[in-house]
Amino acid sequence: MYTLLKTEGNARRARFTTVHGDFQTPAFMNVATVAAIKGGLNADDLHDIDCQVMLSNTYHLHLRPGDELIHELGGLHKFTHWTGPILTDSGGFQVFSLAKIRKIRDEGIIFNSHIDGREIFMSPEVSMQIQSNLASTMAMALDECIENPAPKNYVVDSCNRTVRWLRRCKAELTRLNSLDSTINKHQLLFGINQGGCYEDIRADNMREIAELDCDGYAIGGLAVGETAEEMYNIIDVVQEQMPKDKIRYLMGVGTPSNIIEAVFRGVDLFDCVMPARNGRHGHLFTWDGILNINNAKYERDSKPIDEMCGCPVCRKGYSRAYLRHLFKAKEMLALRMAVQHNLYFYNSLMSRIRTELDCETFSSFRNEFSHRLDTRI
RNA sequence: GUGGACGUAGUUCAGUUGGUAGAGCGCCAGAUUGUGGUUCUGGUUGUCGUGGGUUCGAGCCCCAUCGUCCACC
Repeated sequence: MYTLLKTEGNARRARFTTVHGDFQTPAFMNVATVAAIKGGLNADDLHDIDCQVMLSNTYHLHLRPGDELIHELGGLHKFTHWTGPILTDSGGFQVFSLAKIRKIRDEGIIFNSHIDGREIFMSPEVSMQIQSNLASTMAMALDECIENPAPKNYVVDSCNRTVRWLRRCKAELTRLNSLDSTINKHQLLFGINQGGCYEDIRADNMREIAELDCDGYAIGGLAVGETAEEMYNIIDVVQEQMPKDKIRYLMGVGTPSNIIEAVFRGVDLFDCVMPARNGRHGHLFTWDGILNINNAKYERDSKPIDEMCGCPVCRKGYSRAYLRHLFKAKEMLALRMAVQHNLYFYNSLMSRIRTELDCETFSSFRNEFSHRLDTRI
C-alpha cells in the first residue's frame, strides 16, 4: 500500500507497506540478480549499508539454481536470510540485454540459456509462476524492453503485445496467489510502461495499463541508448498519466543526478547496477563527485573515500591508499569494500532526498547537488 | 684458469638472409544505467650492456671489453 506523506512540486515523499515490512520512498533497490550482491555482501551486510529493498532476477534464478528448488526451500527470504521486501524483475530485460539469443512470439519469449545454451520458454504465465515460486514481495510483469532508437511501427506492436502480456500476468498471478502451495499469497504485481522515445505511444500505453489497476507502475525501456534529456522528457510525459496513489518505479536508473532529476519528476523507486558494477571497477561515489581509486594520485592518500560518509568502510577510516592497493592487488576485499561504500552512498543519497522532501528543501538540494554528484574528481 | 650460453621497454621475452625496434604482463587513463568480480577501449615505455670495426645501411656480422649464469679444471 502506497501512503503519500508529502509533495514538493511533482516530487513525492511516501511510505510503501508490504507483507515483508514498510519502506520509505524515494528508495533505491539494491541489486542481487542471482540472490547475492556482487562483491560478497550477505543479508547482514545489506542491513549495515541501510538497504531497504533487495532486487533479484527471475530469468537468472530460473536457470540456476531453479525456482522450484527455491520454492522447496521456502522462498527467497529463507534462502538468502533477507527478511525485508524483495522485488523480482521478470526476465523482460534479458530480451534486450541477451538479444542475440532470443525469439519473441505472441505466446512468449524463447531464450537460449547464457549458461549452457539450452532453450528456455518464458511466457507471462511462466514468469509469474517462477516469481511466485521465488515468493518475492513484488513481481514485475513480463515486458519487452526496446532498444532506443527503434522504428515507430515496431514500438507500437511491441507495446500492444506487452499490454496483452500484462493482462495475462495479472490473471495468472491472481490464480497463483490463491493456491495453497503458494508461499507469498500477497505477492504484488507492477505493470511496465514502454514506448521508446515516442511521447504519444508512451502516454497511450500508460493510460492503457493504468486501467488494469496494478499494485505499482514502472517506466521501462529508458537509459538504453537515448540521451538524459530525452529520458527526462519521457518521464515528464508518462508521469502525467500515472495514477497518483500508486508507487512509481524507474527501471535500471541511474546516476545520482539521474535519480535526483527523476525524483523531481515524481518517481518513487529505483534500481541500478551502476553503484555495484562501477564499484567493482574502482569508481567510487562521493558527495564531491566520482573518483577512480585506481588513479595514481591516491597512492599515498591516507584519507577515507569520503570524509562525509558513514559507510562501514569510511566510518572505520580505511584509507584511499589501502583501497587502491587492494584494487591493484586484485584482492576480493577491494570489491567488497567498494560495493559496500557505493551502495551505502546510494542508500544514503535516497535518505538525504527524503529528508530534503520532509523539510521542503528538495529543490534547493537539487540545484546544489544534481550536477555535482555526477562529476569526476 | 679453460670452454660455452646470455645481455633488447618497468618485467618476461620475440626480432626472419643485415633494410623504419615488437608482443604479453605491468604502468597511465577512459567506458559501464531492470549486472560484466577474470569485461571493453585508448595511451605510455628503449643509449638493443659498453667501445670500436665491416657495410649505402648493424639488435643481427667481426674485434675488444664489462656483467650474469652454466660446465670443466
